[in-house]
Amino acid sequence: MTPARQRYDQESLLAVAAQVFTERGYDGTSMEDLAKVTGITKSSIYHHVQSKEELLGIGLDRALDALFAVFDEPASMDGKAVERLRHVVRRTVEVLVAELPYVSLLLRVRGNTATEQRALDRRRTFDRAVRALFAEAIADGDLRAGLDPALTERLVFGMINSTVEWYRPRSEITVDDLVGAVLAIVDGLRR
Amino acid sequence: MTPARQRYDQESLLAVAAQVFTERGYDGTSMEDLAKVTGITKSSIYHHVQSKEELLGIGLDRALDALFAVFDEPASMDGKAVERLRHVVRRTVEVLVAELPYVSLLLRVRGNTATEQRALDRRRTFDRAVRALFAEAIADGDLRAGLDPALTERLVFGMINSTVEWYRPRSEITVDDLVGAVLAIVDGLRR
DNA sequence: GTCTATAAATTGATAGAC
DNA sequence: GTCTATCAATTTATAGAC
Repeated sequence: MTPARQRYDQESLLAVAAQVFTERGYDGTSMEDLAKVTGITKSSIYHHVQSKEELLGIGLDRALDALFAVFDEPASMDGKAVERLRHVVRRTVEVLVAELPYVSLLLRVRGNTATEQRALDRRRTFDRAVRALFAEAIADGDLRAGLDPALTERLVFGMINSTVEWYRPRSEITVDDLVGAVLAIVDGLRR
Repeated sequence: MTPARQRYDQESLLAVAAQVFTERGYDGTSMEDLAKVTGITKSSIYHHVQSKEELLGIGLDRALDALFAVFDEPASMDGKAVERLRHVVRRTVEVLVAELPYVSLLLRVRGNTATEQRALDRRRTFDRAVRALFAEAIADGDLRAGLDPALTERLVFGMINSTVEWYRPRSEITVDDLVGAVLAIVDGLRR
């Protein structure tokens, strides 16, 4: 029995595309590259998506939806700001790992097209919400006084986001190790 | 008197190219894009460089040379590891800002070509040197016990590197503000 | 859902004049 | 140092058959 050749739907195609886009960059990946990796032809790919840019757009939305969902969790809404912040940090790291290819894609987007611009806008909205949490936690006196909320948010989430560059699930480093290391640094900011 | 049109040499061309490569990505920038931005033709650009990839290579070397030079500074070689580490952190941030377009370029490279691979190799060498400093500072008992040197190095320098995404000189945030905020986080790791 | 064939535009790069 | 003209290869995308 010859092994049945992989057949794709939009979902499975997207999974491969996000991975390749992340490895070589979106602009550095041609539809021909994608055809080689998937083992189907360019034409077949166009059966599943209208354009290369649509493939990107779907991937970006997936990452953004997962990130925004963190704010809808109960622990993001109740309690002291510093605890809500710790929860958002923890869950952001977990979402980043769970949706690694899509979040990687998001973090590499430059705004070259309308699709990319839209994603950047949504991402800025997310950043603003996190920044408000930092501001509140500092105002509560639970983080060191004198910290700049905007600057601190950028550094802490820049740190978190940078993990897409090297972290891979099923390495010796578990997600909990990663969350722990990030929270250790955040907790260094407590008064 | 009509204003004399800009004339380029390799240096001034590189400055523009690094900027545009950073904004749109290397693969997302065509020679035609570069021609439009510089106001000269593609042919004229090829008078200054042999290829688009050479333009990238020169920019990457500029960033890497500046970063490695930090380790040759006296303060990187004398004293306790934790103090040498703080100096490398401070100076890396300063170099990053001083050579912002070139360092941005470096941090976006994916390894798609031999030129990019070479740059990634040099960058890994830099990371290893920093990691050794973290390990030494932890062994000295000057950073919290239990910190993983490799993980901590990745997070802290991921944080530093992420600043290329948003920091711009001559904003209200001075380089010293930025260095201060980064060192505040690093100092949160001291025992 | 996948294929072959092909179009239309863009891309990196060169030749040779001023 | 810059230009016009041009090329060969690649790129995104479509038409139509199986």
